[in-house]
Amino acid sequence: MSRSRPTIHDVAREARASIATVSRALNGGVVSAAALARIETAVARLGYRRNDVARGLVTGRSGLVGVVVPDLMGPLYAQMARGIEDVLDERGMHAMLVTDHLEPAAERRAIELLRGRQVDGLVLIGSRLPADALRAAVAGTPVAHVQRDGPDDGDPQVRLDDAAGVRAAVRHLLDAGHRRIGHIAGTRRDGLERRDAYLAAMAEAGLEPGPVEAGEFTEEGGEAAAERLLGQRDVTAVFCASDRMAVGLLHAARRRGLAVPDDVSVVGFDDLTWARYLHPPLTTVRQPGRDMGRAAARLVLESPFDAAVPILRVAPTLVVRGSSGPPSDPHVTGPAARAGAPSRR
Amino acid sequence: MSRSRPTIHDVAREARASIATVSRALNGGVVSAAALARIETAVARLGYRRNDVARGLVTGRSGLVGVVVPDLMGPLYAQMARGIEDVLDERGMHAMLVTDHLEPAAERRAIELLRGRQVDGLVLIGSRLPADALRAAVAGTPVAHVQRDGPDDGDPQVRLDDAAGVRAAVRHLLDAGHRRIGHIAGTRRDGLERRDAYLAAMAEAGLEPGPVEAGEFTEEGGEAAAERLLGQRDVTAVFCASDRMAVGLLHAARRRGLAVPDDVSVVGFDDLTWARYLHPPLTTVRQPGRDMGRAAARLVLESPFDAAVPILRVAPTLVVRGSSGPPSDPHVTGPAARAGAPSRR
DNA sequence: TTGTACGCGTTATCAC
DNA sequence: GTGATAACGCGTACAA
Repeated sequence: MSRSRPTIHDVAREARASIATVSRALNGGVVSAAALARIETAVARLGYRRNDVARGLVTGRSGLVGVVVPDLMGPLYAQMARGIEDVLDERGMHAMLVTDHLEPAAERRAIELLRGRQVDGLVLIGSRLPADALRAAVAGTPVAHVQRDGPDDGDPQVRLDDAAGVRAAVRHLLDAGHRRIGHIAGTRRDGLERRDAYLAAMAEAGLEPGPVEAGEFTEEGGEAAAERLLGQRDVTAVFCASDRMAVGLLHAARRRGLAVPDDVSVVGFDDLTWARYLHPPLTTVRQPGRDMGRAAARLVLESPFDAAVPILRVAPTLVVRGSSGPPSDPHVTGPAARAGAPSRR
Repeated sequence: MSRSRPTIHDVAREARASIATVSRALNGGVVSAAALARIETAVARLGYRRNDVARGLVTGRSGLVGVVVPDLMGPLYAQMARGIEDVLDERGMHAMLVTDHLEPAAERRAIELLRGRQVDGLVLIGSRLPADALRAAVAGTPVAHVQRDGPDDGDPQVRLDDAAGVRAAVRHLLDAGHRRIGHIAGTRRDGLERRDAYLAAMAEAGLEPGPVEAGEFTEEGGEAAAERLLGQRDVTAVFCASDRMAVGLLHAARRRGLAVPDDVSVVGFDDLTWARYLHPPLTTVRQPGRDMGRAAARLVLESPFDAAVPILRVAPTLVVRGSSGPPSDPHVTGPAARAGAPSRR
């Protein structure tokens, strides 16, 4: 009874047609109405389902784009994956996700696996592979990066406009009246870019940069950095390179009896899903993960056409919530004192 | 220059061997050392990579198990996916994830897609498909469920021991001295099971069940239910069917000026990654997502062998943190008053 | 130990 | 409009 899965041959026999006709019928080719009807009933009766593996073998395309993502646990990566799905869906394609848990070796294996499956393209999120290793691994398969952690080569890439986000965050703090603003920096590429942007923003405002402490992109990393930072005098606000670090900072502040935002304002980065549910709700820079995923998917699928859009910057938006406010003892008398900073547009 | 991908033929020619020999060499068959060496260098020179699609066509297996997951955003689902990966890795297999965003229609499409890719098995997380629709959709492919939302049929399944988790949570509250314990219930299957377990646990302690309010499994759902619940007098503790709902409750409590845990103790369910970073850190029932994923993966792969393990219960653990404590104005004088409740083991 | 030849399920190219 | 039939890239009898 448990015959193996019906093939196109079975359908052909059942419908008294040739496999060629069945194939045409299934793919919207020219078929007589009578034949089409017979084939459709045969398909229904047999429960036939096309074998996409065999199909892929002959067409040379799989309808799959491989996505290698650091891990599934982060809401941001999930959003990016969702964005990729969005545009793939429109084209009747699908994503195949593989995780690399931030290990370059695993990333290589992931790419190998995906290429073995004949994916039509590759979206690499936060890739750490050096340019040459990457080029060898993908060997011709179209690639698009999202927030690449390694150095750039010519591959198309979508990145957050980290600098713009940082500027918005720092300006928000300046506008509130803060003058002594610390920074908790991340050690990955985007963390460093954010740190540099922070330094630039402070310089632009004619201010000394506040203390900067670096750490892992985690709650613990943020907490450890915060311990070192909060010891410093005068700091009335801290800008963190990620929400997870900001959570660590919140903890450290609470332990020291510092009220947020009254004693110290906190601004994060990413706007992870739970940022709004913290206490106080976190002011942060929202990273539009889904949009970034969408953009990346479009880049892979269209990379042959326009060869010259290597890097696409998407704009973040500042989300002001309860963790930031005016300093309780401002060193200057208020926002009015902040002249000279050029107002955009 | 950009010749298409090298095939096994190319390797054979380059190594002056037949494709059969190359195939054997690649799959660990018996090959002379000399031939093996030539083949290996040829593979390296050409950058040959086996075409798993073609391979799957002839072997009849794909080395893939399809996983359909409600969404990627939830840390719990991510943990389950990770668990599945764990056991697949050991066997040199891989997971192919597809999301259904909680829509049964999308779930069906996801299963179709996966079956078209010749997956060797299917792990369905939180499936809502009716038994017959499911049976038709999978059509012979081995299936294992995780926390199935629809009714059971004979398919192997791993579920949390929801009742045990609820019992632990309620006992924790009883031990702390609470007598009037409310419940915020979820409307999905596991939500209802938890509600029933809550009612049973209260009855077992000889207590009237407290007020019960149901809502969506979200922060908003929890908040709305909490608004209704916190109006009731005497409630000194609330057990929530999920952490997300507990967050809503925390918000509602704060808005009403209720201190947690002093005015009201809160216990959640799931132990999502950020539960410990809430303020106060959330006491909750940890759902071992990764273990559940592992168990499910083993079930799919071994389902032909032991046909009679349809439902596997995994035990949750209570994680006590800051959101629960003794009532400020207990109706009884303390834990000592709680006699009669049987102590486990 | 090695090579030949067939088949896996499908699409595409022809004739008809 | 329809039906043979040759690929697609690989595994695996079977023969050598």
